[in-house]
Amino acid sequence: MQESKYLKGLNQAQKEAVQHENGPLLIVAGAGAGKTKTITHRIAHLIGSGIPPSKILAVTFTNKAANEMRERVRHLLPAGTRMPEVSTFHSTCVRILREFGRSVGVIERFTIFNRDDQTRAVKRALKNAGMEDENPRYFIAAISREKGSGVSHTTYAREARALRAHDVAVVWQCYEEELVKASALDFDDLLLKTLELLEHSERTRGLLQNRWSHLVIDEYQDTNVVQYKIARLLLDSGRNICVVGDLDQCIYTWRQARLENLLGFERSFPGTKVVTLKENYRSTGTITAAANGIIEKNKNRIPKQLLATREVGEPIYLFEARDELDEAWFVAEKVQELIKRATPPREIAVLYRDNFQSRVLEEAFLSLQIPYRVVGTRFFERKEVKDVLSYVRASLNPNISDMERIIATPPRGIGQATFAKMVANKERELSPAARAKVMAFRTSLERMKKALETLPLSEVLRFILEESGLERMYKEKKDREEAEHFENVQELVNLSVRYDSAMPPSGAHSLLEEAALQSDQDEMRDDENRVSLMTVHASKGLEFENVFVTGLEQGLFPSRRLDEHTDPEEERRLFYVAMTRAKERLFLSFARARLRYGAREPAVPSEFLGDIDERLTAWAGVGEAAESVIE
DNA sequence: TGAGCGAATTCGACG
DNA sequence: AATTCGCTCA
Ligand SMILES: Nc1ncnc2c1ncn2[C@@H]1O[C@H](COP(=O)(O)OP(=O)(O)OP(=O)(O)O)[C@@H](O)[C@H]1O
Repeated sequence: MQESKYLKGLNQAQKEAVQHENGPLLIVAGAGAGKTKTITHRIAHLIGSGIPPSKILAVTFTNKAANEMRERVRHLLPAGTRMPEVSTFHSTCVRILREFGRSVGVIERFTIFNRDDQTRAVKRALKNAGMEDENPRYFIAAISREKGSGVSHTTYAREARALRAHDVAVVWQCYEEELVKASALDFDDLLLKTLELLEHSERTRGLLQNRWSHLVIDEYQDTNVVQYKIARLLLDSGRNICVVGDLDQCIYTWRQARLENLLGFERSFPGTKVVTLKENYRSTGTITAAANGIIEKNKNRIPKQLLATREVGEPIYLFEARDELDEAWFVAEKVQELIKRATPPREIAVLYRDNFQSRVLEEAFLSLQIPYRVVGTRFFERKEVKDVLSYVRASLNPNISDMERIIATPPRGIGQATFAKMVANKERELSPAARAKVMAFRTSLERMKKALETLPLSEVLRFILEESGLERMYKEKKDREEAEHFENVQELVNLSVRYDSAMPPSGAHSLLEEAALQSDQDEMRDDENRVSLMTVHASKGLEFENVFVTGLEQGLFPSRRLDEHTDPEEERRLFYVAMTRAKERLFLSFARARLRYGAREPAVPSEFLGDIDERLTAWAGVGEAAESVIE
């Protein structure tokens, strides 16, 4: 066989993986060893050797990682080649369910409940179960945990023994009824129902096995039991499954990720070819050595060392800040310095453990006018964005959940009592004044629906903003916050332009789907050259020349919250992931005090810092006296 | 009905 | 500290 162009730049083991022909393939490797590179080349190679792109399905867990993989594949293939399906497990499942869900009772136009819808539904469930005083979050967590472990509510109810478990079973049952009422699925259902479908319908299973001949799963260490079973059932007799993973990067056990999937792969798929990649090509020798030092402290792991291939590089820079403000300013100033030295902003990432930490960082970046973007799932969770989307959903398909949201936004003189009668179709009982208001609201929705069915999406959104009175509401109030809200709404309109060419109202459905799947709004836009701010979780699978890891304090990173459902060694793996995102420079910072719930609390440096060999580090400063030490 | 106020909650990561 | 919740009262 002639040497494929997709083998260029690969080492021997990587080539072996790319060229492996048929049967299960397992690629195990540490961070930065070229796993993603290898599978993207493998996908391109398969296509190059005649496998139709549509026969290949590549999935991973996060939006970010899926986008990264898709872009890398696109980059490798000749321009104009059809792309294989590269997406998240969840969005693949949505597609499957829309097409075949009927046989497990899922209608084609089902909606997806986001966190907010879910909370509302569980609150209603608690009410129906006569347990209004309970905290919905506990039940959401419990239900989600069970669903992620492949347990359905019937099985759970059957096996619930403990008193608390019995409560959960009752609430869960009511919650399921709420889902059915709304023709909705929650995120966990997307996977669970797909599994049920594949188990239950032989015909669909056959069709789907036939649809894809090659299955590729990245970040396999983070798959849960449901995903594992789905993968098994999607496999046809050719058994062309290729998975890639690193036990040390398993950071989703709190989402029921099972290391056993990776550990037991060879047992599950007899005849597996195993390829191990040992060299780290991403990071400098210093970063690689420090990462090794961190991860080897974990007891429950299979020993493995990253072999550095690159030069030693610069030391790891440490910074001790007075408080979180000081830390943010240090980071922002260093970033500014890097940019002055011709580093493209897109090659800089600032990572943190918890989302709330982004706030101070943003403020510092704003003051220094550094272009940045907060990468995350939060855009579609913003109240003002959800309001507009609720108008869209409610006019397409009137439902309680969305009506509840929009009925008083902006206020229109319809309160609880009127609303209750309105949804119960008891408008006759209303006073004439109230009835007129309800009528006006209904007419408004009708007009929006008309618009949705005829106009390009961005025009529809503009119309909705006007018709609903939202625009006037934002413009009347002029404080900084309202202005920001309005900006976000404008941003949503901008995003929607990309669906303008779709035949109405399918553009609206697409936008709602993107929102429901928590797609990253930045991926929906052209790439921009900005500094990325994101959580460590979101950064998995990505790489940057310069990485800042902030908030390295006991209780924050590692997080103080430990529960019986999470692996205690996971925080360390998370830090390992964070460090290994860096190619050239790694900056680690911590504050001596931090605001917690508005109160200033003293902070102790993270135990992780003490686990890094001092010879690999250099102090970039203490307190406000950051020095310029970058080589 | 909904403005206005005090109380409660937020700060666990993702889809 | 800032935002959201939820209750009271005009
Ligand atoms: N054989 C190689 N020669 C040179 N560079 C390589 C080689 N293999 C991979 N790389 C480079 O190493 C970097 C890391 O690769 P990749 O992102 O595929 O690693 P990974 O194993 O998926 O990492 P992680 O699991 O940490 O996300 C990339 O910049 C890639 O181009």
